[in-house]
Amino acid sequence: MSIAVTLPDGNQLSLPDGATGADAAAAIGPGLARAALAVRVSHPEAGEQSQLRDLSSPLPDGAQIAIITAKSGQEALALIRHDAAHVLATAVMELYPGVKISIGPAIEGGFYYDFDFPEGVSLSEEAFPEIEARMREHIAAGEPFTRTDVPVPKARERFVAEGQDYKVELIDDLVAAAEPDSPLRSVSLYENGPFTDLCRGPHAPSTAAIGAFALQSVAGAYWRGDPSRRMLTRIYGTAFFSKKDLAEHLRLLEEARARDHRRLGRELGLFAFSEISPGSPFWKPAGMVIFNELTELWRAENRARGYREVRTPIIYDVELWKRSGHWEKYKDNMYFADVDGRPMGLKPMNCPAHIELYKDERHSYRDLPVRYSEAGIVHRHEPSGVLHGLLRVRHITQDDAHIFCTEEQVTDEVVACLRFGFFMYEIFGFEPRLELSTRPEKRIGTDEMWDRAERALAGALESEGLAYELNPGDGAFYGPKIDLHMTDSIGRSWQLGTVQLDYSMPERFEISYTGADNAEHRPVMIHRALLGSFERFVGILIEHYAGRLPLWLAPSQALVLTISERAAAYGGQVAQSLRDAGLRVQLDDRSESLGRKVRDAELSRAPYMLVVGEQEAQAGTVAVRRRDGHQESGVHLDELIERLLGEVAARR
RNA sequence: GCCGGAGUAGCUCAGCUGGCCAGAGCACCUGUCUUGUAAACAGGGGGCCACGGGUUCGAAUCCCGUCUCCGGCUCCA
Repeated sequence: MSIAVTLPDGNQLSLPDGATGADAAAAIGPGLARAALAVRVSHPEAGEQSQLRDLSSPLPDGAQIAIITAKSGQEALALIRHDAAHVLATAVMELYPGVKISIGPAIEGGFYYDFDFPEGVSLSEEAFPEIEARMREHIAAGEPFTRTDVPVPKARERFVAEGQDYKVELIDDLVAAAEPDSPLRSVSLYENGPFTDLCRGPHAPSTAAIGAFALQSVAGAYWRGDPSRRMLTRIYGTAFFSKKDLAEHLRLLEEARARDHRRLGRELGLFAFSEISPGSPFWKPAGMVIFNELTELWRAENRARGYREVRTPIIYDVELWKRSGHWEKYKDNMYFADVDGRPMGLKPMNCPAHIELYKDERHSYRDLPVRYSEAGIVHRHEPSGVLHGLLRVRHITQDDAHIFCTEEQVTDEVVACLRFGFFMYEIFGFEPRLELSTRPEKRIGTDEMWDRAERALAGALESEGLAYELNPGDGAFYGPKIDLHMTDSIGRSWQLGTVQLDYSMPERFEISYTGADNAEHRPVMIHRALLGSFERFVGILIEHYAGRLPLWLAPSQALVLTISERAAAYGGQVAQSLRDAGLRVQLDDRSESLGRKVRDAELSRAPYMLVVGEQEAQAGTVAVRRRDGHQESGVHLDELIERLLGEVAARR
């Protein structure tokens, strides 16, 4: 008996019945046999999805296979990172008797393992060298990973006996999750050296595959992500096939940290934070330039699309929040004040304010859609642990807008919002990720309303041919939403824009418009912010550009650097001419060397340095140095101004 | 909010097994230098050692509490 498998190059390989991935690799060549880590098996004819398996697993007849080696990219890295998680657990169990283990997957960029340490034991990063040393011993020993499939009761018994409660719970949940017609009979255990773990696999043949690793940080994490459950200790690490790759990875992380907007914000004098008002940025003059340029862009583009700008109060009688439903759901995250004995609350949202405006006039169907925009200042008492520079603040300036429209206008309006959003993001070269979030458990409104709203949003996305992720249960309490997400310098995802459909607020506030039939009808409300908040958007911008903002956004667009005191007067004239042309220019006529001035200018990330000495004064020119180091001498002032203005206008 | 870590000059950090007037570099000020594309030289000023309490003859250093920040987790209208 023999089986045949197909290799990635299309060739058939004939193997004895029961042959494994390791046998296949050996049949292809001894080099591959040594390098093989796992095997990818797919069997489309048998209706089987492509699956990564242990090398020791027997291959099915007729399958397509690919041997995974260190050169297989992310897939191979994820494999050894998962291996490394097991080795981490091995070391921790040896060093901390009585520790309970939970789960330890590979994640983007590395791996983690969650532990429950015995009472009174807490782990800090100081323990890493000892744990790493123990891990290295297990890796050097090249301990094989061996898989055993064990009947459920036997596996459960084993973990009960060992006091590994989390593993017992995992087994029980696996049993409960199995389809009734195919109950779970066995689970797989993987053994490496002294350690055995409940694990689906696969793993590399031995711990020796882990070429280089590092433990990175320790953090708390709720068991199963549930804040009502116990908090476990999570150890993060990463692993690579070579020390060189690990070093390169750590270097890139270090570089990313240099782009952190909190650091750049301080270094470039853009904004500050103070203990006196946690979570609320203090914008400095340079940062305010960016904020204002964005505001101008926002205002002009809104106007061009039929939005009318409004401005509403920040403090309201709490009755408003009770009526809107915010009180019920968010009162713990709102700020309140007693005003002459009258309870008032700072707005956490602008929508009820815009509803007040809408209600101040009567509306005909001919007026719709009514589009109000506001750079609305809202306050949300975000939990202390989530504050993060400009990316998560308590004082938020939203680029908010509310559209009141008829049912028939909904799709067109949502599509217009999405196109508007993409238009704005394109200016910065952003490629946002889209998410559609549907009805949450805690919500207001009827199921029919939710059905309609969700269909409308999905329809708009599909009509635009946009790819999106579905986020069930993540919608706002009054309606489903489409969110636009961006990633920061170290890969954390942040929501920027949002388009939310709302049939509930109009109902609660009983707003209406007069239809063609002369009867009163309920409008639909669209809540939307495209940048999200100016604060968060600026934070993402700073990291995206690593502080080197395009000319139109740069707080100082050009610095005039004088070579000596003899050029000071001419330098002043140059600076003034550029300012007269509407550019933001500063003069550096300090008694310092040119080298020093160039260095300081480079560190300030100013796009242009204009060097002037006696030669330039004579000729009426400047020597232009761009922040990328490119130099050009003898540029006439008029030409320079024209060029810079062109660049500003193009928002490059 | 939860777990862990940290708060010393404007910034980055040293000092912290308790005891010499609390230090360095950068920044800042003054003077000299008059500079041709990433750091001239010299001198000087600057600190409720986060805040409150405790232990001690004595606390930046040890203990407790509070606040803030950092890394995660949960949350994010």
